[in-house]
Amino acid sequence: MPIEQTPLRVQIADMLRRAIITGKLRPGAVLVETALADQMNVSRAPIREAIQILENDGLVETVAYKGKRVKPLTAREVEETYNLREVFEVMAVRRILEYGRPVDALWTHCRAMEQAAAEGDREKLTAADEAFHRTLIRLSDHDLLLTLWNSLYLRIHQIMALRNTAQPNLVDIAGNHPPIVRALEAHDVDEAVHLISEHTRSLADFDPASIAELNA
Amino acid sequence: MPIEQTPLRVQIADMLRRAIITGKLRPGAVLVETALADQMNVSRAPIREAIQILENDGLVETVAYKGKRVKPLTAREVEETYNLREVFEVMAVRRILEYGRPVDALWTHCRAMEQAAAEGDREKLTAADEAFHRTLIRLSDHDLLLTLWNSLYLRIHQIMALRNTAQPNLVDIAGNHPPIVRALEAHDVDEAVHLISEHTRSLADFDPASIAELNA
DNA sequence: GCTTTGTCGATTGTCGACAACATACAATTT
DNA sequence: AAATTGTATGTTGTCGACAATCGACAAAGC
Repeated sequence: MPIEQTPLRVQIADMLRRAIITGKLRPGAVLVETALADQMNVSRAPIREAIQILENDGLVETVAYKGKRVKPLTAREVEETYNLREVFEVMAVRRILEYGRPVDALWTHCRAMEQAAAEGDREKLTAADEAFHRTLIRLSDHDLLLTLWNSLYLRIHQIMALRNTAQPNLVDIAGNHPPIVRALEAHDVDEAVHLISEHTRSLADFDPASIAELNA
Repeated sequence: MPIEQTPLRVQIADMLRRAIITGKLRPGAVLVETALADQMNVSRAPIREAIQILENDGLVETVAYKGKRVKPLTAREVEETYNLREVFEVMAVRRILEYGRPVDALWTHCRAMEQAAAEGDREKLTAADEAFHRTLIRLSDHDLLLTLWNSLYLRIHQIMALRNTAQPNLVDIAGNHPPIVRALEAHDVDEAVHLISEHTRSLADFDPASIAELNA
């Protein structure tokens, strides 16, 4: 069994990415290579490459010779992100039904959500929710779609961490998913598309003030 | 008026990208940093960063400590690429009609295609075709969609350069587009979606042999 | 003969130092 | 006082050198 052997840039990118999508590094926060290099006891090279990875994730932006910062989130970007997510998930649903893919795997995540809701564990429910939707995309058997969805979901993760709107009831969230699976099992395209559409849209509400950049 | 001042990595990335999407660097071709650095008279740093940019474009892949190469194209990837392109363009058409965006700009590219077809200039027609579709996406007023479409179209450009199937008649290609614009002007959603769907699908045929990796 | 071990060449990964650039602010000039 | 110029500082951009890793092949031991 080979031992884990990841380049520094990947480890650093993972660290920074987590900090961004959990809201610890807020939009607008500046990333200074030398400071990060000192802080992590590595040279600037892997830091630069890590930041470039995050740039490709769309989480960081660079201005030549001026600086790098966590990409500010505009209301428009948030809207477009959820918008595309809906299109992606609808596409997945259509493909799943078109190719008659089994959807049993989704029930596992539904049960996990119900359990998390019963325990009042929001974090666990969020994780199960993400797993449910990622599985939905996976079942559509479209690698490129999965890649783009993953990239998109990074930003969604970030948005969810930043918004301060009243979060919906845990039980409600958990309850939203089983009907989708049932519609899939019934091969009801219109109903499944309608439900997944409604579902993703219901998540798209947010408070513009909460995503305003705080740091210069 | 400020003069253009682009970092080396961007210039290098542009050069390599062009070489890849025009087929001069075929899938499977290995990219050696030191060799490229010598060849371009720069150090390895900007070469590395340029390659990382191409990696984000999905045109190059890296295996740690082993090498970097132009990403091999599988039949599946080609299919998924065209598949997503269709979804993107359908989405754009729906948005254009939903928000009642003017589509005059599309006629310009239609005329350019007709002229190119009359002149028998395939390159010019291809450029006009790309402009037509990019304009279509632009008109849908969705920045994120445009970004993803651009990224996707890089691969489409590459695929078109590599495939050796008999290319359709120039006049036919030019003739395919005006009906789409007319359907948009008539606000006929179903017809417009149907036409754009058909159109993108008709481009998706390819010869698997032509995209096989030639270099080790 | 087969396995194991060592060595070699090629490539990427990382490092520290220096150069280029942009901004802000002080100094100078008018 | 206003405009211009110079300068200082902080940041990214680029460089050359060294370290780590991989794959393959040769060498040694059983």
